Amino acid sequence: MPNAGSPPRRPPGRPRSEGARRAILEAAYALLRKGGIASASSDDISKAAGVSKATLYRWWKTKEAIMLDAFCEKLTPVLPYEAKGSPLNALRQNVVRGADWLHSEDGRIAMRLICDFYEDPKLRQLFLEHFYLPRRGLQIRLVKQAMAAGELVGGTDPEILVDALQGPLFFRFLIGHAPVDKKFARDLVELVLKAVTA
Amino acid sequence: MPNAGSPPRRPPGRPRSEGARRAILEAAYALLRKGGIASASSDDISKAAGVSKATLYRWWKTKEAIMLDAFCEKLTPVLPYEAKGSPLNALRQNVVRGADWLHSEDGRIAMRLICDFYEDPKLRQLFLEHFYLPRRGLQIRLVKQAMAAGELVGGTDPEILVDALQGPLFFRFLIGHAPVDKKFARDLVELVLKAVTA
Amino acid sequence: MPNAGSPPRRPPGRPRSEGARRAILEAAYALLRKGGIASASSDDISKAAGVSKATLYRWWKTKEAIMLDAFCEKLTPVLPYEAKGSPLNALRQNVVRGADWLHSEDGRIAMRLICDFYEDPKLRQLFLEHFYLPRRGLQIRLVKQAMAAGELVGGTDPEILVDALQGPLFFRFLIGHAPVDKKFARDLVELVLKAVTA
Amino acid sequence: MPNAGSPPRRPPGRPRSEGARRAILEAAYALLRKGGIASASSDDISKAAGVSKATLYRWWKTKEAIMLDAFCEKLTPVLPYEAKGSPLNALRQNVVRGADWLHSEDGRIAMRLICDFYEDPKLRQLFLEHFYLPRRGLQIRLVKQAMAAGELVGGTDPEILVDALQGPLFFRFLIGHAPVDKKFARDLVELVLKAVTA
DNA sequence: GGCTAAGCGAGACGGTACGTCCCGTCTTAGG
DNA sequence: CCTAAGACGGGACGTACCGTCTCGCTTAGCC
Repeated sequence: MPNAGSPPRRPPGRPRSEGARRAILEAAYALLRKGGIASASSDDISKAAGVSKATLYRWWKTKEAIMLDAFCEKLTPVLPYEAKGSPLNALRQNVVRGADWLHSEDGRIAMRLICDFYEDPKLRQLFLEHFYLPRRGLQIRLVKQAMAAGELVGGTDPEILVDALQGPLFFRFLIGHAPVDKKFARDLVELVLKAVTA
Repeated sequence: MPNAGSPPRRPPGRPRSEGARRAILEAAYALLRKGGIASASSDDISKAAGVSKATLYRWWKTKEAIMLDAFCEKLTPVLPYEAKGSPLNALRQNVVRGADWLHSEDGRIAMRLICDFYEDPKLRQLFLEHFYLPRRGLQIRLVKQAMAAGELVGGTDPEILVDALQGPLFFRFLIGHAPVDKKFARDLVELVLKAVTA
Repeated sequence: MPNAGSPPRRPPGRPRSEGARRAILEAAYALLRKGGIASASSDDISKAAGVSKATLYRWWKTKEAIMLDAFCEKLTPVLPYEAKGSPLNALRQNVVRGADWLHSEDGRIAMRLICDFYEDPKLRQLFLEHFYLPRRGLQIRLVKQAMAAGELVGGTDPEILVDALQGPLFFRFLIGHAPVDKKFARDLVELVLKAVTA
Repeated sequence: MPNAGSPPRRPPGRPRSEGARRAILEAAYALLRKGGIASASSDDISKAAGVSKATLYRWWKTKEAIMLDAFCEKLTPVLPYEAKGSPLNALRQNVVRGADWLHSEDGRIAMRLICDFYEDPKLRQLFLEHFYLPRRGLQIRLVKQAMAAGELVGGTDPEILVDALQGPLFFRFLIGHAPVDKKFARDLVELVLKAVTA
């Protein structure tokens, strides 16, 4: 029974250059921060990365896909949220910090990506999987912990609660009808939590 | 004191063609429905409208501005919300209908515009003024009526309440992590209103 | 009877820029002389001419077509060949000078164009009409004059005679098996004319 | 003292694959016939031959060199021209057949190669050595035989005579101003030979 | 009626980015 | 040392779109 488990067999041919991959994502991310998705052309990326344009399109379908990848690669990994105090407090903090994050460079870029992918289900899905869902998972967990700790009334749907806490921040930020500041975040948390605490 | 009261003085030169204006907005809106803002080029619009491209740019600064105008022109006017029952019920209905509207063609277009205007404060502002703020005003009014009727506890900030009700729908729709259906809308309303009713 | 002769009516729209046309041909010719057809990219031409690449391709189908046009435009017009002495002498001179011309810059370019157009019947035809045929016409005329003057025996087909005089130069130049110098030209003329003189 | 006189020493390492060589030339020739030198990319050749591109460039410097080699390999060897009758007749026949050959597939390819090698002295030289010169040698020999047989007047330079007979066919074929048919070939031969026969 | 002023259709223009193509080289693993 | 596979840098290609411009024509009010 030779070659049974056939371990990760290297494909034939010259292997993909890890250096090129990283240089591309590095360059793309730098350009992303500097001027956004639209202001960086594919030539710019290839030049900045010291890479042929063909190499770009060999591995990514569009410029946008590169940008998404670059963004995801660069993000700080999702850490099991550490906050002092109770799970409920952690949740509160998480929301308030979310308001800040939206104004950070990464926050702005993330929003830009969401907007850019509005018409592109594939990239939207990727964004979801690689960026949003892991972070949302954290929040869901916090909610569940708070429920388990008896800080939230039972029977609350975590999904809805998380959306209720997060959505309004996002909404204000994108529409722009009112500021997304700490006060708003705190007031919102207060309002919503009133509904799910005793 | 000549020309004092002389009311709306017609400017010299050939007057602007109302036909061209309408044809442009009509064509732009049709293209907007068909394929979105990006898939329609300015040439497409001018051709579809039977109008010179110069005429487009004489009256609008960018393609996007045309699209926004076309969208606003076509929208049903904001009517003083008529709903059966109490103001609170009207608010409930309004939110649930909002979830439907997001999936309508106009809803999708509106979202597209918001995304397209992410980096353009001017158009974003225009969109706000001509589209969102009037509709938001309605909701604010409903909240105030409900408060006046004693259906909501006093001291509630209508702005936050409206965002809490609307934001999550918008959020889900754009991120796409979960459906924006009637059930979600109703559950959300239930949750949020629990916080602001006795 | 209005609009009867309908003289050269200017077409609607912005007229083609003569300046751009000339700048393009000028630049193309310069590049042609400098490095040949292959070494000049369409970007090079457009940059050197201070013209958009779109303008290039609006008027010419391919880079090669531009080059051909540039070459034809630049050539000295075909003058009624003035040579001292008899028509036969003029013919002799014409052939000998042809050997020199082949080595000139224009000669080399012409040969390059012929080679480049080998697979392109359209451009080949254009080259024929705009470049070769007019010049060949001159030679044909010389032959006829010589015949009329009794310097060549009657019944000679001018077409064949011209090919017999010109072809071998061209042949040697392109194949490169032997030099195309004055001596060869003179010897060839001597040989061929022996057949058509008494 | 090992390896002393043992001359034809097989080099170390895996020997060159004859199969690959033949497959490449075979494939190249097929592509040459089908679409010419330009329409076949090096990838095409390697794919068609089932061979790695590296193998191509290990043995040939450029795509054109492969094509030339493929062409030469496929050509019928140069046979000591067998024709009925006198050497002069053989020469006549040779020219007339040359006109036909130009229109054959091999003829067209040969012309294509000449054009492609216009700017490449090295390949031009190779083409000369491997293709043209051997065939020209035959014609030179025929001329000399005819002279020896007294069919041509003495003192005729065979080089010039051959060019005079061949060049015009080539000329017409490449420029395309007139057909290269049997009649032309025969008329040309008649004309030229008139000069070198008594 | 002629004059001035501006809008209009047509479409060419400069500029910029796109994604594809091909060449000849390089990097693996395997024969 | 050769080969297959195929990624790589470089660079040209021709297309698409944007927003501007240049024409000649039209439509008005004013003299």
